[in-house]
Amino acid sequence: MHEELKLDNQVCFRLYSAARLVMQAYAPFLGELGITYPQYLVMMVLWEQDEQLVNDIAHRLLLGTNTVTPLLQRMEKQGLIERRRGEQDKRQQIVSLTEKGKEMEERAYSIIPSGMGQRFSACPLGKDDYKLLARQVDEIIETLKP
Amino acid sequence: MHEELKLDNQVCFRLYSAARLVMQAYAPFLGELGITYPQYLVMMVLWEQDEQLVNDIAHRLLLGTNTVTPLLQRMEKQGLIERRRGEQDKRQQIVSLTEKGKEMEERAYSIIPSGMGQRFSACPLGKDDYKLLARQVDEIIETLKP
DNA sequence: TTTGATTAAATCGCTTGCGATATAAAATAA
DNA sequence: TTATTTTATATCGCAAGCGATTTAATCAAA
Repeated sequence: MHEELKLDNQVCFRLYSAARLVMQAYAPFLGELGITYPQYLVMMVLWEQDEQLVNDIAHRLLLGTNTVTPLLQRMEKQGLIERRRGEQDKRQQIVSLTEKGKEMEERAYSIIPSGMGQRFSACPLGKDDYKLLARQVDEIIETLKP
Repeated sequence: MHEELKLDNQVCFRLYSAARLVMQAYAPFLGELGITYPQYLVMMVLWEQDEQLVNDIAHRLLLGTNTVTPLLQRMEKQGLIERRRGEQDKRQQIVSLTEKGKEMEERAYSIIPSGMGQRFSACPLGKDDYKLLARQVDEIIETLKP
């Protein structure tokens, strides 16, 4: 049995599991808002800066347009965003928040941070731990970013 | 703009991105073996201990049987594993490696660790960093594990 | 022993994620 | 200008993930 092939020695399996579990922890709160975690990511991108191109959003989330386009289509159907073609460059889709989408920010703010705080209250990691963790994971992301 | 809703302050987004990027980094090497990353996880579970139930595998990977069953069905079609009903308890499916599945371990050992080592050579994290990272991510997993 | 609850897997429907390809507009070259 | 290449999105097909439900076997209780 090769040590390198043991599940317990895999950083990737940890990241994969943790990412799924945190998304699952978000689910009930996002459910109140009627959105999924990837949709929440898109909303955060647009709350930071409204009116962005599909490519901008995809780049920010390290996703491809082949993932983001259908995501945006579903969000448009739900009335959270609108898309319109660029005027100078008709290839571009300009994605913007609807009123419903803008209003969701306050609701998200009142639900998510406190809810997730509760959920993480049992976690022994402190603020500095999270900062360090963030820096280290950022190194991995930077190393592998396309 | 609420600080708590900024993408850059989200540990979860980091984990989510890092997990996807590491899986993408695995892809070309796993492609040589003809398997995907989740299939690789199942193989690692079975290389550690052959003859396990669907539930055991699902539990080890923190997945549900609704995810694992179709995964195993695809792997069975590829001839990597076999499934047979338990003799005492006919509800159980006993999952075991085929010869092809067993032989893949050596090939994986010769391809994956070196290949991923290359891929990570540009990452400034050292062994101790990975250990610490692993411990911290484990805390998150333990906190949220169902 | 018959009934009701529990358990192990499987199935269904839907959203993601992604490689590969297509489409159409814009930019560049000839 | 016409042809070629590049760019921005979109589409397609398939593998995951997962909540909800189903099926079938086992267990527990009456």
